[in-house]
Amino acid sequence: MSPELTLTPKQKSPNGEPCCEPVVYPDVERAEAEQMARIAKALGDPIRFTLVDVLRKHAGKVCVCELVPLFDVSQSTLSHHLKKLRDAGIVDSERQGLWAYYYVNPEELEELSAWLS
Amino acid sequence: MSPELTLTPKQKSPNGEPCCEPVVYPDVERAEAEQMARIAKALGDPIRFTLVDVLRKHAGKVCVCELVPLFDVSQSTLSHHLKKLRDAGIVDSERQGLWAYYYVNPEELEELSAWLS
DNA sequence: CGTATCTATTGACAAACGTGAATTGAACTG
DNA sequence: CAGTTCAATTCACGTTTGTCAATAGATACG
Repeated sequence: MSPELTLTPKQKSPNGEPCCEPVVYPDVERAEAEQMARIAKALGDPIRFTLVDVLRKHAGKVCVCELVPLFDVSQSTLSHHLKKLRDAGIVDSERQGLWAYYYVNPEELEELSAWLS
Repeated sequence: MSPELTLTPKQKSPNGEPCCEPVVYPDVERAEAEQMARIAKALGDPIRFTLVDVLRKHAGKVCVCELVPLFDVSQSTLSHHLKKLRDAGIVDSERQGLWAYYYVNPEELEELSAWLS
């Protein structure tokens, strides 16, 4: 997604005097950083964060019809947020007749959780 | 920031038949969710995520002149990202003469880390 | 003093985002 | 079949975001 993440080595100051300790570079690889940033970005909205919190705390799968009345946004807006969470892989859904049930895919959050610890 | 997070209780289906288990509501409070979403949002960019990774892994404070050459973006763009991280409280900075040194404020990441575990 | 160096800020712009109204699609009900 | 209900999609909108070029501030060095 971003060629901006190429990690070029540090070049010395023009006058030869370094401003600080020698070299610093990131531990996370570029692809990994992009993946984790994608997860973080999906969590970076209060409604989406709360949605994930609800789904995580609730053991089973939760009907969308349960989720909509929890927020003061339209049904289409909530559907849009659920789609973003699905696209990020944080949640999955399953249709049963007329209703749709959502649940957390715990694996996607684990990598970020590990990085934060 | 968002009146959309008011948590209204579930209303039953019009026909009287509930589509699923009774009531679900988030464990995180509204203000807490907004704060954590703010942190996640600040981490939700590959460059900012990598910046935090670099600063976290490095014990001391890191000069901006060390950070700029790590990414293929302009100096002003990197400064902009550092400002966003500062605004979120994730990092702090300190000027020493001509140079600016950045370092992680570990407390701000702890709440999110705890939530993820 | 004037000049060079490092960082932050401003201005501009395209792209992405969050939102709601309206519509569509699918599936159950009578 | 016609009507109803739930969820997803489309369209339109104002706002925010990421980016760079250019400029401004601050500090060091002659």
